[in-house]
Amino acid sequence: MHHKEVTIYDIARKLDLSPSTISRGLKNPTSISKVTIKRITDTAHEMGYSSNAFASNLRKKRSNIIGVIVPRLNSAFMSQTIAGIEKEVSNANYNLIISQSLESMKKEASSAFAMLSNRVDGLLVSLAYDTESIDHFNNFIKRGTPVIFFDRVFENSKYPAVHINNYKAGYDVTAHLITQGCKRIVHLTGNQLQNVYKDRLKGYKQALMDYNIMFDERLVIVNGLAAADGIEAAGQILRMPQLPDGVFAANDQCAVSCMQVLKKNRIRIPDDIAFAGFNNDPLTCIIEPNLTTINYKGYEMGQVSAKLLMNQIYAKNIQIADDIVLEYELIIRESSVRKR
Amino acid sequence: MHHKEVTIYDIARKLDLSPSTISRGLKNPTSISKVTIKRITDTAHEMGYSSNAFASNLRKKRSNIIGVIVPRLNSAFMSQTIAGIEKEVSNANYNLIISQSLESMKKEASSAFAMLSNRVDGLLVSLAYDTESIDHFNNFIKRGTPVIFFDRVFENSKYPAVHINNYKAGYDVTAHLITQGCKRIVHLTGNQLQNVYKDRLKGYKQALMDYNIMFDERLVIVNGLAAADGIEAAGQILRMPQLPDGVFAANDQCAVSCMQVLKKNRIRIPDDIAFAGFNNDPLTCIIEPNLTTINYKGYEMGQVSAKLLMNQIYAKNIQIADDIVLEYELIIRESSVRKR
DNA sequence: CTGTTAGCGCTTTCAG
DNA sequence: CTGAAAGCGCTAACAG
Repeated sequence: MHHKEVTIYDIARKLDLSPSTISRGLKNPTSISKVTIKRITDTAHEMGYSSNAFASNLRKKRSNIIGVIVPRLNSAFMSQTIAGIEKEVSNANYNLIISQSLESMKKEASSAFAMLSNRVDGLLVSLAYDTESIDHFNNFIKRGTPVIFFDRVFENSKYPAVHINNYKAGYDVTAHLITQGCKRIVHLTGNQLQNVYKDRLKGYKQALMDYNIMFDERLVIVNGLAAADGIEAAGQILRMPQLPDGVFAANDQCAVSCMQVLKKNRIRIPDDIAFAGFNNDPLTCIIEPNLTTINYKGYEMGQVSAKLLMNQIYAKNIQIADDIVLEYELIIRESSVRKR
Repeated sequence: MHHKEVTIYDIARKLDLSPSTISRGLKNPTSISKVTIKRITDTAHEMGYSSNAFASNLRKKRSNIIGVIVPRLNSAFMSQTIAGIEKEVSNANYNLIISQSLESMKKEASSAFAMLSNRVDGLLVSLAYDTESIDHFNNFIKRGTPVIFFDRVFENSKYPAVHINNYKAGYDVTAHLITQGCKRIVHLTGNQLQNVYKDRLKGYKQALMDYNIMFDERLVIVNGLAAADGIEAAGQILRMPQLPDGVFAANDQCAVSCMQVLKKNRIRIPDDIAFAGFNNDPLTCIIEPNLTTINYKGYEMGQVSAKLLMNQIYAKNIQIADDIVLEYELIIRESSVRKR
């Protein structure tokens, strides 16, 4: 039961016009008489015509498709970002091909390969957990297809990137905890291959230094930052010979699950241990006490990245664009505010 | 700087073979000598060849692309679903085009149009808030492209659907609240155009009836089910001449924000008012007391829908497939458990 | 196991 | 304002 395609030739025959006229009438309504246009669109509609994007793309050598590769689709932050991207992209009449690397560089590379075959007009990437080389994007550059990183970016790459100043944010959070009286601050963080976690740690260290607090390596806990890791970290904290008086977690999920365990163990927050997270996940306003965090504007990051990409596509040649550094916001809530 | 495409012709010339041999060597390594295959793939690689999906698709009349249209990308449930879909689809070597209707039927239709032009091999749809007709999918049927609804489905349509039994789930939740001693149960629900909310309400009503509780229209609050709506609903509840002793919200987000306001107003949960939500959002385990809810397996729903779709694609003709009804699970937590 | 050939449906010069 | 003709890159008969 192969459906017979209705093509512009069919319309042309019916209207006794040439295919080129039909093509113009459908896509480029200048330099065609109003009357003809009307006849064409009407007939197209009534014949059930649907333009074939492959044929058009093949001929035009562009796809109107933007590719997106992210580590995971099912995180609060990423779904915000994707929503922002989709909004911008669809406004500009582009389509979106999305795939997730599941935190594996290998799958990231194979997704990139698929995107290349689909001749995306541009690519938006947030890197996988274990990505240590970005050679799998070289082919895009070779063909002149812009690639932009966002959030999880690659350091010193020639690709433009959209991100926040994680160093400064890490600094701000730590300094805030210190001014609340914390002296022994645990830092829960993730894979140090990734700029986002590495920079936050740097900021943490610098703040300690500026406030004359000795950096203690044993207070840095590196894990996967998932809910389960937060629970595990709570155990580690409880077993410490001397309890810390503050925790700065590199994401909210982990902070929240850690807090829950500590609370069950009669640790008072913020009095015994003050807490701060990162991302402004909806969870932060549910947990009691509400969690101090960094408002990381995912939706906006998506929009900004998409806009930048489309500018590059429009410019037709890859700009050595500067990185875009987005604003963030330290949101101070009860989990870190101590009465003096 | 137009990059010159490397085509199979270029490879053919270099290797003194025919284009068809190259094509076969690259895609269909049967009936080609091992040696030739190796030469072909090596040369392709070294010349920086990337197969052109448009050309291939145009010729083959299939795209290896699955389209997905959902109301919003940025919800915990949807991001789970999408992740499940992506997983299955990419396992089967399909690509994913995604767009969001932003709860508007108009945008849903225009997305469908774009998907049609891109000749997706199949379409997965969760309907927008105000979708009251699904004629915009007719063209897919006409061309023999399978369309499957999930979660927010259209009643009595000829399209197969993947969903849970919302009626029964609504019934179970309500019955549970009743057995905990609730007699005046508020139901927070959404647009009654949508099967998911309509059916949950039906289940609620039936449970009341079965337990000889009079249905009271004033206890049904219809709103957008967002966090803000939960806050608003809490206000309405507090202003009721007689306080209810139970709340069944059709989603967790709304339940949680409603609970928060009530708690601030010194309502004890579950003793004054018992609570139940819907979806098993991560929030449910953070709010205190933890929220009783229906575990709605988004990831699994995505996987199942994708598999069903790919089966239909594979079968090459649209099956009058039966709907798939997924299991759900009533998760009873403290918010609804009263000590006797 | 390999080659020849035709054509998928569209756009875009170029020429009226 | 409209038409003729060529070709984007690939695959699938068909023929050896």
